[in-house]
Amino acid sequence: MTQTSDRPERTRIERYDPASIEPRWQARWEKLGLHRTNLSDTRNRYYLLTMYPYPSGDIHIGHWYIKTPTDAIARFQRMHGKNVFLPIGFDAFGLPAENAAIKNRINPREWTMQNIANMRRQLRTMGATFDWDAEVVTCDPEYYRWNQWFFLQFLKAGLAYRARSSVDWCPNDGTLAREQVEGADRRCWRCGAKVEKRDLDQWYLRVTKYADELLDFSEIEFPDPVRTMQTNWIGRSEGGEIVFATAPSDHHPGGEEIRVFTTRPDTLFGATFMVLAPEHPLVAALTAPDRRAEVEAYVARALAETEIERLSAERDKTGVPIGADAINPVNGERIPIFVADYVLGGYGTGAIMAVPAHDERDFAFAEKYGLPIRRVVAVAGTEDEPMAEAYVAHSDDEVLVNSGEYSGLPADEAGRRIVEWLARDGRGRAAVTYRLRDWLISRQRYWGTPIPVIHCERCGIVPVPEADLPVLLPDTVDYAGSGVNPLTRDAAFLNVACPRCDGPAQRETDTMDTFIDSSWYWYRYLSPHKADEPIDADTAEGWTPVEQYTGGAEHAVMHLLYAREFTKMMRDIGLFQQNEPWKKVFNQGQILGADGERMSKSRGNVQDPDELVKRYGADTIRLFLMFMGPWDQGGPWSPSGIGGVHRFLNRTWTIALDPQGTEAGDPDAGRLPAGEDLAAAERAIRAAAHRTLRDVTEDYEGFRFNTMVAKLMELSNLLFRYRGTPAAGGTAWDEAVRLLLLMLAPSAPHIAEELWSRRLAAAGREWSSIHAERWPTVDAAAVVEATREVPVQVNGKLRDKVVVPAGIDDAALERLVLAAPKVVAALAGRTPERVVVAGGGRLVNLVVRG
RNA sequence: GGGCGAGUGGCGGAAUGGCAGACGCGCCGGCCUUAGGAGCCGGUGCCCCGCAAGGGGCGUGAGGGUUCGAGUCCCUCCUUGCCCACCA
Repeated sequence: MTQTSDRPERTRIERYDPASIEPRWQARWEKLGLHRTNLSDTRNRYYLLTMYPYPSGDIHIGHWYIKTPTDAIARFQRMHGKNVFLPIGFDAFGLPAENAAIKNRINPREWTMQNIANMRRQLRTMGATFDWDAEVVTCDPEYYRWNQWFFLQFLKAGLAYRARSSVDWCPNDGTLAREQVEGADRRCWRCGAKVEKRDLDQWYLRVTKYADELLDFSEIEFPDPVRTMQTNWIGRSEGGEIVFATAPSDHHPGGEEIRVFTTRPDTLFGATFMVLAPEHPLVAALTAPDRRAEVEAYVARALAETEIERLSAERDKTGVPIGADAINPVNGERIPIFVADYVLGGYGTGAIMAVPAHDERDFAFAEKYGLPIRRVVAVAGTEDEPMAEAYVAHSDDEVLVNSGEYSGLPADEAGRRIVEWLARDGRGRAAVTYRLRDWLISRQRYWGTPIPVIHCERCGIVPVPEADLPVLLPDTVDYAGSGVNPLTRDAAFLNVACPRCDGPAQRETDTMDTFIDSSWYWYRYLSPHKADEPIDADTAEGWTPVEQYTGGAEHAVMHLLYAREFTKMMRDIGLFQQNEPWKKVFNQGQILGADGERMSKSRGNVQDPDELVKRYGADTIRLFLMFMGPWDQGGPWSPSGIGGVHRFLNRTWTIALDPQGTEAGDPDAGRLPAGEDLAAAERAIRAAAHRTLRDVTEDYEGFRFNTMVAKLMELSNLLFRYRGTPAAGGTAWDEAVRLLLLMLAPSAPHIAEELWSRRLAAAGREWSSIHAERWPTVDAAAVVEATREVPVQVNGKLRDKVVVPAGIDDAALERLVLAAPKVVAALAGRTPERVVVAGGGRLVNLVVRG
C-alpha cells in the first residue's frame, strides 16, 4: 500500500487503512442494532433470505460471493425505509460431520459446533448485517424436535407412511431419494459412490398429493430454468389406464387383470404384445411352468443389473416371453406377455401395452423378437407404406387406421372416445401419471433427526407421544471405525418401553433426510426459541412468504422443491395458510476454484477470504466480488482485478477527504478541462452525479451489481479529474461526494461510514450512521443536458456525429445532419431517398442507393 | 437421445433492435521518485494508407434470413455448460 513519503500531498491526509476502520464500525453497528429487526412491525416488511450454510469448517470466498450482495440488498432496502429481516443459521446435520468423526475420532456435535463458532467469527468480518439473534442451528434439539413433531402430525394426517420398496442405496450414505442419485452411472450426490438397489421398509412423505399444485407457479417467481426443471421433474402425463385381462391357457384359467398406463389410448388397436417390468407382482403368478426357469433367470439378472454397471450397456432391448397371453380389450385379440427391463417398475403401473408401430422402444423390441407391427395412426394416404421406424410424430391431419369403428377419426378424438367406451364397463379410465415420487426420508445415519417411532413386538409401529419429544440423539457415539449407523448398537438409545403396552420395544434407528431440516428453517428464524410450537403463526403469517430468497441453482429439484412441498404440508396440518415459502428466488452463480473445479479442501483450490481481508479489507473484497461479473453467473476465482477495485476505494477516500490536493504526474493538475468554466464544470459534476444515482438505483434493484460498481467508478474517476480545480470542494462537488458515499454504502459499508462520519465531523455536525440515511432522490433537472451528440449513419454505417441542442425537432435535426461536412462527403452528391430518425432523435440513418 | 442456457479484445465483462468493446485487469509510453511490485497522466479490437493531423476497411462461434439498421429477432449448423436420460 501507499507509503508515506515526505511529499506534502501524500501526508496531508491519513491513508485508507481498512484494518483500522472495519472492526471499529462492525462493533459500532452491532451496538447500534442496525441488524436487528422489529418483527412485530410488519409494515414495510422485507424478509430477505439467503441459503444457510453447511458448517464445513471454514468460510471460503464462495460464501462471500453469495452473502455479500445479499447484505448489500438488505442495506439498500433499509435505506428505502424497509423493515429488513436478514437472518442466518447453520444446516448442521449431515454426512461430513460423521465422516470427520469417524476419521478423527471426534464427536460429530463437537466437530460441528467448533466449525460453527469459527464460521460465525469469519462471517462477521464481512460486515454483513445478519440478525444473529434469530440464528437457527438445526442439530440443536430445540430445532430438530420440531422435525419430529412435524413427522408425527404428518403421520396423523396420512401425509407420512411406511412402505417396503426397492430403494436407491449408497454403500456410504445409505438410502437416497431419487433426486439424490446423479448421472447416467447412478452415483451418490454426496460421496460419488455407485448407488445400488435394496428392498427396505422406509418412511415416505406423501408429496405426490401436491403434484398438480406444485405445477402452479403463479405465487412464486422462479428463474425460468428452475421452473422448467421442476415442471419436468414433476412430469405430468395425461392418458388412460387400460385393463387387460389374461387369457386362459392349459395351465391357467386366465382372467387376471393387468393395468397399464398409456398416453396414447388412440393406438390401442395397434397393441400387439404386453410387457411387464421385472418387478411386476404378477410375473411369478402368470409365468407358464415351461417358461419359469428362463423368466426367473431373466428377472434375477435384470434386478442385479441395476446394481451393476448399466451405463455402457448398449441399451439393447432385452426380454423373455412368460408363456401367457392377454386379451386386448378393444378387439379381443390374444397378445403375448413379455417381461423386459425397459419397462420400469416404479412408473405408471409397471406394465405397458406395446404398440410397436407408434413407440420407438416397442418398435425396437418387436423387430428384435419378430413381433407383429401394426400401424393404426397415419396421415391419410400413407397407411400402406412400410414402416422402417416407429411413427410417433403428431400432426393435425392424421387419423386412425385398422381400428375398427374408430378408423378415420382424428387421433386425439379417437383416443378420448376409446377411453370413454372402455370406461363404461370398467375396462379403463382417463388417468394422469407423474414422474414425481413420494419423498423417501429414511436415512441409515446417526447424525440427523431421529424418526420418532418405536417398534413394539406386540403393537407394531407406535409413534412417540408428543409429550416425549424430543427423541434426543445420544451424545456419546461409538462408530467403531465404520460408517454403520451406531444407533443400531446403542442399547441405551435402542431399548425402550412401548408407549402403548409398556412392553419391551425398540426405537427406530433411522434418521431423517437433512432436507427436512432445510425445508422450513426460515419460518423458525421468526421465533427461534419458541418452546411450545415450531412457529409463531401470527409472525409467520405477517412475514412470509419470504420476499426474496437467494441461493444456488443446484437445488432446483431438491431443496427448492422440497421446501414448497413442506410448506403445503404445514398448511394442510393447519399451522398457517401459506401456499408458497418465498415470493421470489434468485439463483446466484457459483465461484469455482482457479482450476475451474468446485472449491474443496481435497482439491486444494479453496480461496481463504481471511487472507484477502487482511491485505485489502472487507470492502474491497465485497466490491470486487460484485464487480467480477453478473451475479447469476459465477465462474472461476481469479484475484486479478482486485487491485483495480482497491484503487477505486483509495481514490474515493482521497476525493472525500482531500478535494484540493493534486497528484504529481498530471500535467493538467488543478486546471479545469479546456473550454470549461466553473459553472459548466459544476453543471457537469451535478449531471454526472445524478445520472449515476439514477442508473445505480436501477442496477441495485435488478441485482446488476457489476455495472453498479462500474458506474460508481466512473463517477469517482470524474470527480478525481476535478480534484484541485476551482470546482473541487464546491456545492456541486460536495453533493456529488455525498451521493457517491450513499450509493457506496450498501456495498462497501465500512469506508462509506468512515468517510461519512469524517465529513460530518468536519462540518461540525453530530454523528449519525450513513446506513440510517434515506436513499437520495434523483434531481431530474440536473440530469438534463443542454446539447447532445447524435450519431449519423449512411446506409447503416457510422459516418459522423453532430452536436445538437437537446430540444431539437426531427426536421431541424435532419437539416443539421445533412449540412454536416462529413455527411456531405459521405453522400458524395447523392440525395438520401429516406431519412430514418430513430426514436427520440437518438440516431439518424440516411439511406441512399447506388 | 431430449430439455434449457451460453459463445463479444490478451483476460473478467458492457451494450431497452440504434455509436460494439462501458468499467476493470493486463500490456505499452510518459510523469513523479534514491528506488518502485506505490501513486499519477496518456494510449491500447484487428488490418491498411499517411511523416503527421487524419482517413479507410474488417470485426460479437459459422452460414443464411428479417430490417433503414442485428451482438441483440428468425432458421440451419458448430462448440460448450447445466439438467434429465428406456417415464409408456
